[in-house]
Amino acid sequence: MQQKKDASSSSSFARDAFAGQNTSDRPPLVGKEIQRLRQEHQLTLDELASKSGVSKSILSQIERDHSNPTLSTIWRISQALKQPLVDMLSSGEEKPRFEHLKVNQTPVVSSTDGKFVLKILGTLGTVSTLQWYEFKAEEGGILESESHGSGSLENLTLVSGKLLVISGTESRELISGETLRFLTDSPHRLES
Amino acid sequence: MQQKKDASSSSSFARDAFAGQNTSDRPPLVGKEIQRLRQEHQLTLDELASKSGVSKSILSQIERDHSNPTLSTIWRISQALKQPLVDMLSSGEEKPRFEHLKVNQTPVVSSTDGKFVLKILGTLGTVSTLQWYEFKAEEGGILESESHGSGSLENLTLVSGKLLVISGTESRELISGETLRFLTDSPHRLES
DNA sequence: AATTTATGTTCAAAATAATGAACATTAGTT
DNA sequence: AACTAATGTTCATTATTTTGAACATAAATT
Repeated sequence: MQQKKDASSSSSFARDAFAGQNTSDRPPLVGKEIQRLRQEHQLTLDELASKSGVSKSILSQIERDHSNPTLSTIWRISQALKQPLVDMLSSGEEKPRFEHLKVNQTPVVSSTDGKFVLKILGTLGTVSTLQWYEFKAEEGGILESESHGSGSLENLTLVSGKLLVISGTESRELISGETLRFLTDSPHRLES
Repeated sequence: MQQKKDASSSSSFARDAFAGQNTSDRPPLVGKEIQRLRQEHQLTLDELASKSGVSKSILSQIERDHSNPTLSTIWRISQALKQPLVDMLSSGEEKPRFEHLKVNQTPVVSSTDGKFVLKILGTLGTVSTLQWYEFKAEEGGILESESHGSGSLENLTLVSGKLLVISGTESRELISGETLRFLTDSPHRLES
């Protein structure tokens, strides 16, 4: 009684070090994951139905991927199961057990004055667009960055030394061992 | 420093230092984000419609949050815009510009034999369930971990020394500067 | 200004997701 | 085994999403 439509072909994403991005050509199948979570919570279809406000008949169909749920339906289910919505969508993809990035495959970026060295350690393609870096700075080194796009943010852990982080009109001084999360949707700079 | 990132879809979600999780009480509004992405790609509704296979009329409605899109519809749009599906759903939440985690707020976990020290540096609650750690190990230290739940994986960057990672029936030997991503949906161990 | 072109919105019809009730199946009890 | 209770699936109906075409509006050209 229902049809799954194929998506038109689109593609070509930058292949990065960890090219583990979702490359499947159809929408994620959430059924198994929802069923697993429901059973983990020891809920029956009736119970989940009353908790989530979604009828048990459609729950049954969604779990068997016989229906193509609406955003609000998925959201209500995720709420009832106390599960972040995005996690339910990004699960169920095949992953290799190991992905090993060798030393010589690690890209290195240097600042113009040479006082900053930044290594792109890897990217996390499974859940979202996410990269992590190691950088080292000499005393007095300044790293200026453009905006990384709307909604982007940086999570910076300082292993040793001191660092001043400026984003927008605000700034913070970090000492060794501290972690700072800050928006990078506008130009920002690091001063060592 | 050795840094480890762990993307997990396990069900527990202790409120942590960076408690920035989605706590809103209604499904995410994807309209603005989709419109922003479309315009960023310099596409008209017609163009996005033909790229994605979704009719332009419903695109218009979704962008203004006048419709409650189907999972497959959102997915086809995300494909056309080359945007990970989950990013489109988790955007649109207000974020503070800075979140500063001080040294003395950093939880530390030690292994039973004291040869491993693991610091929970922070968690990324914005996109998914994600935490990152620093750990240090003496020669001969062994860290045994239980499964972190289905779908969880660990991203480990070795800053110095050598490390043997065992997950399931496979294992990998890491040297300084290398990064390894591996599944942690079953018991695993690190040997220094 | 008038005309064309491009872009976004609304409309009626078709497709399908969601509902509540009936049905089927399994598990537990007498 | 028969009966009952619990759980999951299918059915008919309703509500809503999605579509393609018509309409409206803004931008560009003559």
